[in-house]
Amino acid sequence: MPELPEVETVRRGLSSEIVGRTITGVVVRERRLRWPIAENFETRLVGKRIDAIERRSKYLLVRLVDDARRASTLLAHLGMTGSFVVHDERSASRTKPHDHVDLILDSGAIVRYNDPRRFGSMHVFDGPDSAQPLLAHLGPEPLTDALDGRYLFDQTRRRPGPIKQAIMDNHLVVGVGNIYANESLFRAGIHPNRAANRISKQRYDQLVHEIKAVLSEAINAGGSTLRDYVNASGEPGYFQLNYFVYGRDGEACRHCKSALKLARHGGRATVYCAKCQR
DNA sequence: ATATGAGCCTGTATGC
DNA sequence: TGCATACAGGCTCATA
Repeated sequence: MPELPEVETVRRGLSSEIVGRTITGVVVRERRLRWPIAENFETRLVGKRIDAIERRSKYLLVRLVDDARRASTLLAHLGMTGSFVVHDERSASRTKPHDHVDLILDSGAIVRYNDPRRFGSMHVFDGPDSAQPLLAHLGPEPLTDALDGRYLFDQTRRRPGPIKQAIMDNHLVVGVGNIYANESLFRAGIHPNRAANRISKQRYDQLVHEIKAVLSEAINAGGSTLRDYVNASGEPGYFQLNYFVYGRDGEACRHCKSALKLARHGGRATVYCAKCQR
């Protein structure tokens, strides 16, 4: 499932293919994504030039301009199973199941959105990002200075709930999905059940350090398989990473060899080492 | 303000 | 072999 590093990898991969290009056609085969694709979606995209592709949280923001230099944005989320793959005319001629949207560019490239579970979304909007309901209430980006130990410490003084759920709360900080929540807590030696308001400033410094480290490492790993991801296989890059805990319940802790435990937070699997994490 | 659970989906893995 | 069921989980919404 695309987490922040995968979305960033997709952004970088798409950038060279689409920035500066004009959208000459849009094909929508399935409108029922997380929210239905708006009726005027195609009209609002055709003829627009792609100025930039940015990322906010796990959203991709494709910045568009029309002939009169009016700005708009294509907002896309990959959900759990979404992917963008760049095709040429020949490879695009055969569609696969769940190929829901095509953006046809003046270069001849076809940017194809595929999403089996349809948890992803696509919107076009004008005006500032802050006016977008989906973007308005997002916490800071994890890889910027806006996230530090002081911030998390200050923001969790009235949160007696488990730290795992706190760092996965998009209002607090974005981009820490289940995989990276598990991994960063293990690396910081913090028990996922520990009350967020009972963690010291020092330990938050450590946790933030690990969050930034695991995300950065995953982006770097994704970068090495960037071409494959965007152009062909649709395989995310992070599969190469060696996880400490994620998906390893029952297996031996890589540090102390005791069996990793499985718990559940808000319906999501949590794997941790009861000995290394306190 | 914070926390919890339901619901959205389909591919894959497991159980009988 | 085939069918049924559980699970995966980011996100929003409704409810407590």
